[in-house]
Amino acid sequence: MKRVISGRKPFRGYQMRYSQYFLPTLKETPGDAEVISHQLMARAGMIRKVAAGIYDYLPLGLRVIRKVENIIREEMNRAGAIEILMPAVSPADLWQQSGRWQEYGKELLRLKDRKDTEFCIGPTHEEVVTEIVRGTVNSYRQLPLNLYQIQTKFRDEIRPRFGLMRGREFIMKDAYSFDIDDAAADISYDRMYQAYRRIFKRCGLDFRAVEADSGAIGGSFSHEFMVLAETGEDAIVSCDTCEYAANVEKAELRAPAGSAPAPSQPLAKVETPNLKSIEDVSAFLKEAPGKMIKTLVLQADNDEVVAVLLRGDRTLNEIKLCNFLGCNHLQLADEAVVQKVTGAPSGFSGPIGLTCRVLADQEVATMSDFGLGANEANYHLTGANYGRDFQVEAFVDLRQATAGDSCPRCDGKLEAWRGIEVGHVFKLGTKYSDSMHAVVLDDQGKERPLVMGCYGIGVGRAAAASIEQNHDENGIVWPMPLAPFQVIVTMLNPNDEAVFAAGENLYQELLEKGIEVLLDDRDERPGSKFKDADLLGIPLRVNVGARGLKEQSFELQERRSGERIMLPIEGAGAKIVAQVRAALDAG
RNA sequence: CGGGGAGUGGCGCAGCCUGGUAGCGCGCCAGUUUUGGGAACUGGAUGUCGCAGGUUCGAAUCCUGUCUCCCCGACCA
Repeated sequence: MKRVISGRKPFRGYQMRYSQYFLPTLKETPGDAEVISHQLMARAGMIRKVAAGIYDYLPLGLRVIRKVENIIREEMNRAGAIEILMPAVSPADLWQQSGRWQEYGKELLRLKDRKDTEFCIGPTHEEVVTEIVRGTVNSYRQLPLNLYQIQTKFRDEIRPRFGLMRGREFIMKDAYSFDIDDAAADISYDRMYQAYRRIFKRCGLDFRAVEADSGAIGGSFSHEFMVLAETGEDAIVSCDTCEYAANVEKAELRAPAGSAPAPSQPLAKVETPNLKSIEDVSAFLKEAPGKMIKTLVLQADNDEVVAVLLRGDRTLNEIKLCNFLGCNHLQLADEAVVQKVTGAPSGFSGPIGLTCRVLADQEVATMSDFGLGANEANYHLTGANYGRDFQVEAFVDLRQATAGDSCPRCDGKLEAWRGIEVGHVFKLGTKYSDSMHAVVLDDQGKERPLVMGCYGIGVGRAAAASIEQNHDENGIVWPMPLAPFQVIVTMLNPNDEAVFAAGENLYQELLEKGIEVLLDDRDERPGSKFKDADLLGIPLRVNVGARGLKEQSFELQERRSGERIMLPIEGAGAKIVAQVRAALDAG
């Protein structure tokens, strides 16, 4: 029966036999895959690239996506959210009402229908959901309401990369809450926050919920859910003693205690030929970068020019500066502007004699006798002191937090991590309900704008993040809750009748017991099958071979530990089921 | 969008400088021998060399244009 009859194999029911499944694995890593999750997803036959940032989900990939979706769905439902499905394409008209047709820029993929009416492919659905609610909810009695969907989004990213981690087309769960007032909205927000914690915990992810910058949208609050991984694109800090955690974009820093020691050195000019960076200058002066001040000249989007003083070894947090200045974007000033403001080429800027606003990071107030640029080509100054030698407009928290800084909430120290943003909860306020006139009557019969929140999870990104955290040199190591299959039954030699029969029996038994099992019935050498099984990352593998059968046993191998035990055929099914259940409950 | 690189069989690449038969490894198909960590041998199939134009007796190779993809910087789930 293993023979092919007229080019077609006999149909055998369930398509979970490897020989008949669609699972194209790759021995070699595709050249365009940078990060490990992308490489392994491609090699394991989970995804295939169709265009930049656009992927096919092959069966194995889809199974993982569905696992993530179902966990999300269960927890959203449990938290009282209600699933809907909005269209992928939405009319320009709605986006014009909110003002985002203009604001969104090139990331919004716009298109026209045959009548030349403008549409976009939804990158997010605040407008559409607000339109639903404003047309159907008129009374505070219908609140609170939380609607969510799991749907394909499109954002025409400038630079898609890292496979599913940052695609242009991607699957996202987005939820939107509607409440009568701020206090009620806070409750909705907190409910989502808790649901998110459960979701990522159940996915087996090591994550941190961090405070995030709420951006230009409004003064409300926001948390990001960050999966800890070296390859993460975000930098976050968390306190080693309290619960505080934040994106470095957001992380506040307390003003350091103490004031600057009294000046002890005179201001002196030193020739620093062609030395422009803090590194070069401090090496030349034999002075630590932390004893220097760097002066950054920046240009805001309103063309205002401002100079910022930072300790030499610190990094400017542009978002803090933007928030202080009330602008949206900043960039380093170009050479002409630097020349005009400082009277010298860039690389020699200092605060003395500047013709623009000068701000300083609060830390600068505790420093004395430092080095800085002389505003003259090829010269720096040493022994500079605030007050005596120059003034600034204000001391502000402007630098980026880093490992070792003091926690802004307690006496602990901050630790630094890299994170992958897999979820974001956001209190929106009334931005959309105001602009789109989504109102209800309160118990006084008075019209009130709905207070909204929005809550996103990147489904594919969560799957990719899981691989970033769970892999070894042989491939993926799925946590049980996300595994595309829970068990793989490997027939070492399917041409051996006893092996085939025993494998087949176990496969059927596990299927009947509700286990997601893949039967590797391919006529391949054992080595290839082991390599594939490791690559796919299926948590439990049962080796069915002649050697074991002699002892009336299978061999059970755990993917993560590699540990192998002999499993008597009698009762093997039940033992495997128990192990799968235990692993699911643990997550 | 700025800067850098690349498009040659399903995948990974060589060939290009110096124009003349399109090649290697993996994979695929057939057969034989194999069968507990990516088997060996034999035989076979598969390419508009990204696309368009130009130079030339002749272009994967030289020239022009164009598209796509990748990497480094500003956005986000």
